[in-house]
Amino acid sequence: MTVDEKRETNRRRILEASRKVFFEEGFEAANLDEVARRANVAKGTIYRYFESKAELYVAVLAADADVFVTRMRETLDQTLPPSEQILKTGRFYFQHYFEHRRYFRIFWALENQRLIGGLPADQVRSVIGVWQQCLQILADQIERGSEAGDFVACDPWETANIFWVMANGLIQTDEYPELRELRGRDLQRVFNDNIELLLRGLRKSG
Amino acid sequence: MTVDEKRETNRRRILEASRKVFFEEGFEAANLDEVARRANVAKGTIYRYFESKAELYVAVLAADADVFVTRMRETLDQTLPPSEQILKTGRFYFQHYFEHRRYFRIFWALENQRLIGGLPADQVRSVIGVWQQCLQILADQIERGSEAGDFVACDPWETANIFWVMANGLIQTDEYPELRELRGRDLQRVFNDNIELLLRGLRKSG
Amino acid sequence: MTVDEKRETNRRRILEASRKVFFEEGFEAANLDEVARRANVAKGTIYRYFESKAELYVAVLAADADVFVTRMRETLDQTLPPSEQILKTGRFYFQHYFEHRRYFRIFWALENQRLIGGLPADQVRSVIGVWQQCLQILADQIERGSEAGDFVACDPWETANIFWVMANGLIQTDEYPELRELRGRDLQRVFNDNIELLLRGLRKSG
Amino acid sequence: MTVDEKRETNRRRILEASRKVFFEEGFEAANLDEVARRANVAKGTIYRYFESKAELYVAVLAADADVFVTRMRETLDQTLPPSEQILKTGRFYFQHYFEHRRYFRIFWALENQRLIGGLPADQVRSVIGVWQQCLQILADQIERGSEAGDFVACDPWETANIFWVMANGLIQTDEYPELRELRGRDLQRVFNDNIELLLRGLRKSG
DNA sequence: TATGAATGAGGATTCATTCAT
DNA sequence: TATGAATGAATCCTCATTCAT
Repeated sequence: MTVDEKRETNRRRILEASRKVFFEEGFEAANLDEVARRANVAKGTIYRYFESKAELYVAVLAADADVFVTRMRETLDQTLPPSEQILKTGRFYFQHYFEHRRYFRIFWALENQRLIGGLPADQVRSVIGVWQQCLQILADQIERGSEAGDFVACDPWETANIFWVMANGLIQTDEYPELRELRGRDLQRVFNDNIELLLRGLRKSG
Repeated sequence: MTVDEKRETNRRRILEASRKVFFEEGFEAANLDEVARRANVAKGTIYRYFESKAELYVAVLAADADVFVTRMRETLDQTLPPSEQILKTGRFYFQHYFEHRRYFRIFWALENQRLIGGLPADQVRSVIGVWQQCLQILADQIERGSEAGDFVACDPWETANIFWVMANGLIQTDEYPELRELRGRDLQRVFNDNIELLLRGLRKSG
Repeated sequence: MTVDEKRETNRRRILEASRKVFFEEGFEAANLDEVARRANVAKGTIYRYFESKAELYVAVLAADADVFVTRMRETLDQTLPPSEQILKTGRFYFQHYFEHRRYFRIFWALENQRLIGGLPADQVRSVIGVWQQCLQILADQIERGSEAGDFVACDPWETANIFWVMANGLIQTDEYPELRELRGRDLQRVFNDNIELLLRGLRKSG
Repeated sequence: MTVDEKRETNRRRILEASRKVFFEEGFEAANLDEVARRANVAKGTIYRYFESKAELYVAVLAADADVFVTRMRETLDQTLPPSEQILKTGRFYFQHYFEHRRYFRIFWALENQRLIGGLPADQVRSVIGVWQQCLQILADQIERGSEAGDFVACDPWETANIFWVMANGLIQTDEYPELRELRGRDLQRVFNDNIELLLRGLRKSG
């Protein structure tokens, strides 16, 4: 293994381990000793790859972003009617959540103001950029639907936000047993019904 | 001022101060020294009112809950058609958020499993109970609409969850400047359009 | 109840309660909140009777001292042969320990140098005084035995110390389950055998 | 100095420092800041060697135990008559106390139930084990004396306890100036006279 | 005199970060 | 470059003592 490969391996192992730890404990409670242990590297080694705990956190958030956006874009099929396209994208999103549950927190993990405030702006921007691209994909479909006369006239970007917020909000509640119990319905079903409901609202009636 | 009044004042001051600190820092990062400083009491005094940081946190979450539910219930007017009723409740919710922005986190603050795990179950339940009551209010209206033939047949509780998740999801994104900027639309407008969109989806067309 | 009687009652209640707490927890770990609770007085009230935790501690130690010495002196019967007298006193000591187990710690509780260093000398002396009087009672009997020709010539005070240390040492080990188990013998029996052994050593043979 | 040597040095320094502090202050009052200061390490370093204050305490207690038992066993000389052997062991014990005065508290330091309750049973047992081995050495000699017809018939283990309690009781009183003054005799002399007295009690007369 | 609310110093423990090897 | 030992600042919580009522 070349030196560069070794570095890449280490970096990935640290990212992987810290993603799990950050996910399980939250930023503050996460412990770099634990990260080092799980990554099978020495604690000091972490600092040869990431400047600080905060930077590591953002790196975790950003790491799968490109992959995710690429995959989401791959769901696009301009031959599909917009509402079917939106359903398809929604299904991808939901399935991706189920398969990568613990890597998913990245989409609502920008909560620690203090943390972000102390980070280089470009790192923050790279995380925000993922949201933006996802929203744009949705907005484009909605706009296409409006132009095709399938959907009522609307602000596509605003409407994309609505879809996005709803999907993430539902998924988020699924993370907490108490809220899951409160919902008392199968997440997949609610997710689908929700998209249907929004689409029915969007479609021109008659 | 009587002793009881003094105690009440202190309790409120501590709750007030800790709400701000918890809000700004999150549970883990919140610092009880800071709470004491802002509440103008000694650190030890906090412990005369709350057993631990965690209990204080839940107290913050629960403090306005009853008031909130009561007010939300006061928006009910059985003479209004269901969809107008839902709009009215939605407006109340949004306005309440604007006026009590920082007391609002209670609705999405059940996140720390470790924290919750260490608390008396009845305290956790009292927080969950607020959600439940709010959802029930919504579900009742939706059911009324379905029975009246205004709305399509649906699972009222599930649909209430959708409204709820949407409202909270939108509000939540408003807390982060980066996400606010990403949205790029006035929150009130998106909120209203969102409810309209859902109602349009719910209503029987034709 | 007169004011003075009330004061006396309170004082006794506080002493009683703190004795238990000091006994169960040790000086450092003892908690005056607990003392106040058990004594059914307010915490502040303790300070109207005792200047500080340390003074309270010494007061506990000294409180039964006079009673104890008086009782021990009452075991004296100059018509008994010295060795029987010593046996009788030993039995009293042992029985008193069994009946007042938790008030007994006073005899080996002068351990906290720092505590004692910070106390008025006369209080310390009053505790020491109890030991002294007890030792003197023993020494007198031993001297009587020597003068009567029953015992070998010896330094009575030194020998009294030996009896004393033995009795207290045995009793002390009984306070700790681990040491009790290690001993593996009935305390009363060891206590008696011990005194017999010492007396046999003291007695002129032949 | 190798890393392992460094670690060993540090460990010893921490043990040394904490022994002094525990000895001077007692478990509760002992302060780990003070320990760190005296050991010339950072406070956090202590926790790299010992899990908690309580574990450190037990480590202090146990540290010299093996050495001590080994040395005590080295005093054994089966060619000596039992009573001389006991005298010799007694002298060793006394001398060892004088030379290692502050490492000696281990023999009567099992006092804090609360502390012990919170410790791994095997650690507690290792401390108890030292007592047991010491007692066994004594008991063996006493049994030998009984079998040789030098001593009266007795329960060797019980008698060993008597010797042991006496020696420790005497030494213990020497730690407190007030009790030393009360005794008013040279400890060494009392110690020797004490053993003689017990041996005289044990020996078959005539 | 009795109360008990308030105080705030004190101390054990954690853990991100540094740095000598 | 990788290590992991050492660091020490940070923070929750306790509790003896004070003092206004």
